[in-house]
Amino acid sequence: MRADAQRNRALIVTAASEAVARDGAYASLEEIARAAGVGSATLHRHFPSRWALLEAVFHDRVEALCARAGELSTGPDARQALTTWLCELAVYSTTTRGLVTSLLKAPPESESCSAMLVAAGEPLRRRAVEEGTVRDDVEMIDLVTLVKAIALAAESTSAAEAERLVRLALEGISPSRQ
Amino acid sequence: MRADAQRNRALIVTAASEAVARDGAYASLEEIARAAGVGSATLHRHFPSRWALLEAVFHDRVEALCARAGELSTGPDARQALTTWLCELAVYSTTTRGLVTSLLKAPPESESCSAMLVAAGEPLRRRAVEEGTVRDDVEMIDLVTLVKAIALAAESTSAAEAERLVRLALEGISPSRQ
DNA sequence: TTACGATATGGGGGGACACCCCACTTATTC
DNA sequence: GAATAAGTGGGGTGTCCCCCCATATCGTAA
Repeated sequence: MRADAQRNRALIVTAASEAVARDGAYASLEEIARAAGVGSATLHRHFPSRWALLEAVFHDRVEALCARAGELSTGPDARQALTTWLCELAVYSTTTRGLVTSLLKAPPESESCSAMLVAAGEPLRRRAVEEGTVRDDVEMIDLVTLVKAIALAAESTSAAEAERLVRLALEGISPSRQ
Repeated sequence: MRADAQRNRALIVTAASEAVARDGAYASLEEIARAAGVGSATLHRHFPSRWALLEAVFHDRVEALCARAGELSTGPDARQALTTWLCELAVYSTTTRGLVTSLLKAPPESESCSAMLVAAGEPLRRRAVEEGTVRDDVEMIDLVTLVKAIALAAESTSAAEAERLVRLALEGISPSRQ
């Protein structure tokens, strides 16, 4: 890729990052192009769709979340580690404007960010299943979907509320065993 | 209200119902107005916002769901009744295009449809808590929010998937007691 | 039945948006 | 430094939401 194209791409992603943080996942693409100092055609050439742009915006942060799963996979309590990671995912998703929307509303063929999260969480799930504290018919993609769904529903309320709902969903609504 | 205004209102709601079923909650308002045979200004006078229109479109169906909660509240197994109703809510929300979006994305001040659902489900929850099969710190609004969230996440997949996730969230991820 | 005031209507315009075409500019390579 | 391939952005098109206001229609009281 030519040097100027690379530079413009970076400018666009930076501008998009700010715009999405301010206005959410449906921020105006033209405004992003203006802020980046490029024409709207350039933006559309680099990113054929809004989701392609959002994926570039959030790629690094999703990678950080995946790394966090790696850190948590060495503790003693596997169930605890899984719960912690899912809650952190929920809180982070709720407080980072546009992230959940871009994860959930992206067209199914390009779910690379979601796929990364599922792959990163899988070791946590497997350890917990082996430990016997998580049902073996629970798939990682179910858990990530649940968390994304809750984060989206709670995006307008608070992160604490999102965490509450995630814990509720993980524990179920039955009274705890005596 | 004048008779012609009433007639136009009904025409708009009917056209909107069809358009939303076909194109989702963000169907073009102008197209709805065209299909109804009225000017776009008339549509906007009757329904100042998209959400006001969607509320009118889904009002009857939400009422039907609430009535269903009433039916279920007389069976012997309260926990089962609650689970059944929430699953039906999830399936119906998933298969009725635009319903979940209109429930979740509507501005918080006009949550009348959501409020109806919470109020309708509350007796089911209370019976199950009294029966001892549901934790007493679980609020109905949490359950409805969970179901709405799952339905939104599963809107693009299948209703069966939505039901699976609802059951998973209600039961939790722990292995069942022996 | 008629006439009048209140109400409802919709065409047309403004502003914003996503997306695309194409003449022009720029970086790279030899 | 010239050739060439790649990149660029201004401007055009079609769509959208929303609003203004002259006109048409309704309901009612005489």
